Amino acid sequence: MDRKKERLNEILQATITILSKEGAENLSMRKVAKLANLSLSNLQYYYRDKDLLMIATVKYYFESCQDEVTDAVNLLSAQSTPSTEVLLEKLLNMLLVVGKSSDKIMMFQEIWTLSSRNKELETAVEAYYKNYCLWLIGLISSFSRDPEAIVSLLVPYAEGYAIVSNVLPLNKEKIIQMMVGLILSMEK
Amino acid sequence: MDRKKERLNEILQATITILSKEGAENLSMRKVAKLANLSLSNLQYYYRDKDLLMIATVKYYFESCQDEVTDAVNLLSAQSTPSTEVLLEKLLNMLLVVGKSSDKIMMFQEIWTLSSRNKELETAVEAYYKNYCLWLIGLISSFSRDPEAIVSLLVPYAEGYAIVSNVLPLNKEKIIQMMVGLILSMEK
DNA sequence: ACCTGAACACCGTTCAAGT
DNA sequence: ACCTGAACACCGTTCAAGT
Repeated sequence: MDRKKERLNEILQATITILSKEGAENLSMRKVAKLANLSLSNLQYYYRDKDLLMIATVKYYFESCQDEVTDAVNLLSAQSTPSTEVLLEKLLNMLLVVGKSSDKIMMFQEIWTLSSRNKELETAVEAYYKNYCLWLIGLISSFSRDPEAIVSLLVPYAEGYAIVSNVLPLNKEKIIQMMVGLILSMEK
Repeated sequence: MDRKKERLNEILQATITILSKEGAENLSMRKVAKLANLSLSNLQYYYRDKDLLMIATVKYYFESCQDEVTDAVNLLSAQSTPSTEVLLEKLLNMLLVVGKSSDKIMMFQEIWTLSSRNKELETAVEAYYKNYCLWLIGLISSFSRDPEAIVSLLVPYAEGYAIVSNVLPLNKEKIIQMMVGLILSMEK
């Protein structure tokens, strides 16, 4: 039974590797099988078809992302409680990732697209984001009266920023400045 | 030569139809050829490979989107110049589209993902968004001192909203209220 | 329960050939 | 310039069979 868990992990890791390097379009059951050292048919014994493999992979991937968010949030709150302004700046610097720079953004891109065609994936993606919002609300409630409004501003903004950051008239520094100003103005 | 233009349009329309209904993952050269009434090899005469077909399709699709944006903006500015607040509300209602509701969002989703793997598509996407930002700056400059800041806020927000709208703690109405308040506060 | 290999219909791309 | 059809390697899925 431990061996089986290992096998499954190997398969999901192999899938993530191919997905982030080559995209969903170039991912095949045969490639995954090869990278994970199984025969095609044996891979299909564990995951009956490609859809099921994708669903399992996305869930597995999200779990690791959850851990990362938790760590980052803990790191932020652990720091010797700076001013609200400094904390907001750090948070924004964390959230506003320039698109295409990281494997992570590539993975999310692939996952979004896949989820728009698959109901079960869509549910998994929504569950992840809802949890992510809750984390943020918890963090922000330490300094704000209306964390839900701030989260409703920050989360979509960060997602969109990853996509269109390189066409915006303002650079990242100025944008963070603006966003901090806006959020602080909400508290009055 | 007119006949050729027609042929190309048929091909690109067929590609858009399949792309928005079934996704890039289920789009094949053979399906496009069938829907556009050509043989596979003849389709490949017009578009040597799938990549070139996708690039041409995205450019063609963006042109029609440009026209739509232009029309919408004209419609907004034509209306008997209301207060800044009302105009902002209308603009936000236009920009904040709930994800998965429209073929358009599905198309953009597919295009984003494809463009992250293809340099030429990426360039086309950037050109489209840059132009889109310019339109918005033009519109917003009629009532704001700092249209570039507002565009840098609105454009990413609208893109991200299409993705995560259904997990946000605030509903659309409250979000629009919040965004209008924020933008108005920028003018002081 | 875990694993194999052959077979099927489909895919993108190449190529030699026709008009 | 426009179009055809065969061939190639690859794909997801099914299935009958082994341990």
